[in-house]
Amino acid sequence: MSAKKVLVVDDEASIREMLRLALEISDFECLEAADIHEAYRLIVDESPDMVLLDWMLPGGSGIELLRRLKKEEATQALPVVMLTAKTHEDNVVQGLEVGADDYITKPFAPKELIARMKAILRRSSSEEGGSEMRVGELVLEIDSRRVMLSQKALEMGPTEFKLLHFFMAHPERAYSRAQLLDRVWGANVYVEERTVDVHIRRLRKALQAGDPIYADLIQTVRGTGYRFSPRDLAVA
Amino acid sequence: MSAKKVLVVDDEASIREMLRLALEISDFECLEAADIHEAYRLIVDESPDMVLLDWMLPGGSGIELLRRLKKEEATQALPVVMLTAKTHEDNVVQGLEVGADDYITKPFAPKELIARMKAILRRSSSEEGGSEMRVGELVLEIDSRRVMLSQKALEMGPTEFKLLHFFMAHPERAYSRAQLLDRVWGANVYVEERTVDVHIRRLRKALQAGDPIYADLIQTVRGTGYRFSPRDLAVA
DNA sequence: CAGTAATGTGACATTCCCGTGACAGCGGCC
DNA sequence: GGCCGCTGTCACGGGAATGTCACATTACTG
Repeated sequence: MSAKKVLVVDDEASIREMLRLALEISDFECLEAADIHEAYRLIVDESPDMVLLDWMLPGGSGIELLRRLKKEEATQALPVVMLTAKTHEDNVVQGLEVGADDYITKPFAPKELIARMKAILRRSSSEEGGSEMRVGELVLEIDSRRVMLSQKALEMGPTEFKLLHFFMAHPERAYSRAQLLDRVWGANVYVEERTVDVHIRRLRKALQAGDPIYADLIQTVRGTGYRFSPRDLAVA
Repeated sequence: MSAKKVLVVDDEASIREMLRLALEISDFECLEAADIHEAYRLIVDESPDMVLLDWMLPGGSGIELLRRLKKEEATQALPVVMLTAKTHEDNVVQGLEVGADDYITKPFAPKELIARMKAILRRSSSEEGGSEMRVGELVLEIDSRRVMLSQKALEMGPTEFKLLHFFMAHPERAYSRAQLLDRVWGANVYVEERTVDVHIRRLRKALQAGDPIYADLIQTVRGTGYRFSPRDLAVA
């Protein structure tokens, strides 16, 4: 496994230095940013594997950057660990709700930080990559953000695309609406669970426009949620 | 989705009581244990979805129980959150290395605890893969929430699925209707005991539709309840 | 073998869950 | 501004799943 790149965002140079030391000892590669704009530039330019983000920053609080990262498609999956001096629990809850993967209060022990970072990286590294996915005649082109069925392009919105992407990456498995919201919409977005139903319907409709049989790929699991099942396609 | 069962392991009754309150407000079902042996018994008998484990316990420290749980196959995937009064960072690292899923220092805010617990449960319920149970040609696919008999899918409702799941996890043992209601329907649910009979019938019917022999897996123990007995399948 | 308690079984009302169409808000684009 | 695509929410309707009952059947008891 190659060294993971970690971006440290904090306005105090001494803390950045301390973190750099701790990270490099543990075989991480370290980037530093003192404010939000520098941080955002480095995220785009250097695509780090993880961000350590201070709560209070000049030029906008850290949570604003967090919101922005979780809002944008390209950076949504990037793990973020919040650092804060505050101990009030509401901040923790707020941070977790916006999508932080973990939360550590200063002063913290480097060893603890490293241990938690590794735990988070272990989880997120199990996600998939690849430029296209295929199920029968159905081809999902990730780069061009298109879905082809028997050479013909299917029309669907961004959410339906993400939904299909997730399903194709995790076939033969039933997901609850809560899980789908979590994995497709993003960590902690607050929308009604029934919204999932509507997008499932739109996705089914899009698939059906290409070939009615392919709409059956998405099955309703009553009392639970939905399932993407290529297995049953072959049978039919 | 049914309420998650949480086991609280702490020797102080006041803390257990506080946690029970916090958990029940958030729709968790709460079990309590004051020591390691009681805790282990409850884990085996009640199979909770998560354990809140105090660091210091009479009769062996909490981390010993944690080691044991992570060592044994059956309990390896069970999420464990460590509770501790100690603030020394080495404890955190040690706990996480042994396999605790999170670590909270007392005093902690109930809101934070609940938020973290939910995050962990979301993860663990969507991470476990490839788990299935098998008895002869009968395969219960947990992830995809399907039941296959000789490659053919069986139709049954959610309750029958849960019932079968429970039976397959606890074979060769007779359960009373009250016990089945408790374990399958969940505690705090009041329904007539005879309701169990009806669902047993529906389950038998579903199995019979696949292969009549498999309906005999579920045996009536007169005066007691029912039993799932793979052993008698081989004989026939 | 009769009597009784326990279980099997079909039917039914109710509740719950899901599919679906409609609609308003929002932001981008010409 | 006006149009348009996308999104999230709602309300309605139909159908599946559930819990309960009444009655049939079975298994023990003496």
